[in-house]
Amino acid sequence: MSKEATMEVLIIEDDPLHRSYLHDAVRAALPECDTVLEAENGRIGEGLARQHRAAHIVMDLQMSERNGIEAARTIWKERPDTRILFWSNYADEAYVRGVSRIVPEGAAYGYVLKSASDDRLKLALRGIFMESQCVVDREVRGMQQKSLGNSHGFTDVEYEILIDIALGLTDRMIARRQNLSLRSVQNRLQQLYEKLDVYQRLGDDGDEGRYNLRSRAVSVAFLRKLINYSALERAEAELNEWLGIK
Amino acid sequence: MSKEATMEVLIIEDDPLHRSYLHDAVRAALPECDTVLEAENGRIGEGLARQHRAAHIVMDLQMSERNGIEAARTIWKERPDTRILFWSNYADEAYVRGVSRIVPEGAAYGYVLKSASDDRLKLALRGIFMESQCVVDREVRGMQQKSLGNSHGFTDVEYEILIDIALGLTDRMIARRQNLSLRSVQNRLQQLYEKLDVYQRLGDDGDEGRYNLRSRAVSVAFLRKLINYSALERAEAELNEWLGIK
DNA sequence: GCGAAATATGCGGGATCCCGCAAGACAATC
DNA sequence: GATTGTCTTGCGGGATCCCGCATATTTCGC
Repeated sequence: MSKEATMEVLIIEDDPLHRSYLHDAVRAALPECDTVLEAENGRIGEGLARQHRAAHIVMDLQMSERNGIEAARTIWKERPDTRILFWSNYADEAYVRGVSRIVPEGAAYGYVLKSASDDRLKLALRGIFMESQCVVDREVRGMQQKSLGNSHGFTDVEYEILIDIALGLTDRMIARRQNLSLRSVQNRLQQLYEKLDVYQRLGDDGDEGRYNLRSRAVSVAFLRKLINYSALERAEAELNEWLGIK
Repeated sequence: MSKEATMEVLIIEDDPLHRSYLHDAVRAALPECDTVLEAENGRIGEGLARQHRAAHIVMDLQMSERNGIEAARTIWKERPDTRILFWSNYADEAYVRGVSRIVPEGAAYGYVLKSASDDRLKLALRGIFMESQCVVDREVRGMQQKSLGNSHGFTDVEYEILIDIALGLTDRMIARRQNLSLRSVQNRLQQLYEKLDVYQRLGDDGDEGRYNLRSRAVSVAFLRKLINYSALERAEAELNEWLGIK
């Protein structure tokens, strides 16, 4: 084994076409890479990462068997210095937030959209794997700021309660889960409704367009991509875990 | 123009890789096809279909600008004999049901998963475009039967009320929309809760796992892929239209 | 330390939701 | 026609949700 330039890259990606495209891109961008592993979903990817002690991973977020965020979380839990490039179709706030929540202190990672050019992808590959940089696409970055800066975005508490009502919990249950009084939960809910611009227009004549605030909030959160299927899936798993512990 | 074998195929697909793969597949499967048009989202696809009077279309369902079901609906509304092959990643009940709802009487169409083999895709292309057959993948077919046969599936009324609570409407509003009494709406809701296996387990000790049935129903419907983002998006559009008319 | 602002909690009432009970409407079957 | 089954509607009550008002607690800047 020559001391210079030996490197292994693991690709975790649902779609065969995208997988082979990624494979080519990795080969082209990283001549020092001598082996490329491929996994077709998160579960298999986790296994391969563990088995090969993979240090360089590029993965999709939206996968059927086990989505990218779950896989990344367990991988990072075992080896926090793993470098991961997320290569996704979308910059939904749910994804961006999900990633931000799990990236370990000081880890090198990236978030590049599939719609990005070849060059952007290759630059990101080199930046993260060779230079330990963090490379985040502009579109994603914009979402991140809107998400964290609470100008128009949502604080973590608001987000958590949003998840809880999306899961269908009662106020009382949420209170217990978040260690709050019932009234506080309701307070936060109102806060949330306001930010989501959800309100019952009890029209002057008494029966204008009228929503169930709780359900409506979940609805617009979905439409605004604040939450999506995979976020819900993860939240459901966490809830069940908590219910088990309790 | 020779009287034999002149044919135009329109491809509507988000992803460049998939688009070019489709292009190749069409060329290979249909030598009688002399022109292939490409559109990168539903909106553009609709325009091209209208402009070229496209009779043969293959399209993705999940697209950003305007999803496949919406596009297909307007296309079929203008020319119901258009032959459309849906080529999708998923067989979510929401998609399958959405397609079944819009396919015109006696139209030739197909539903093939992206995970299918080259041969399956090519067979479907020839079957639909040349032989006017309906070609539906086995996995999708299974979903369709489960959906229509009410063994474990949902009737249309149940599905409609599910959509309505997913949109966040109140009982009263739903009643008005469906032309029902308030009590009937609540009846159907209970029917829905039962089928979704959603119930408040007011545990023996009084405070066991407890859900808000309405929100929880939406939640599990999402997790079971009875509804998904694009279904919600469509429903929201229809709701706004109705609100405008009213 | 000390106000100010944000957040958490309690109380209470009106609206909505969940649902058992029962009576009428309609269709299908015998 | 009688019966059975499904669907609809009304009534009523208990639980939950939505939210205004008031008080405590925490957080932050100075």
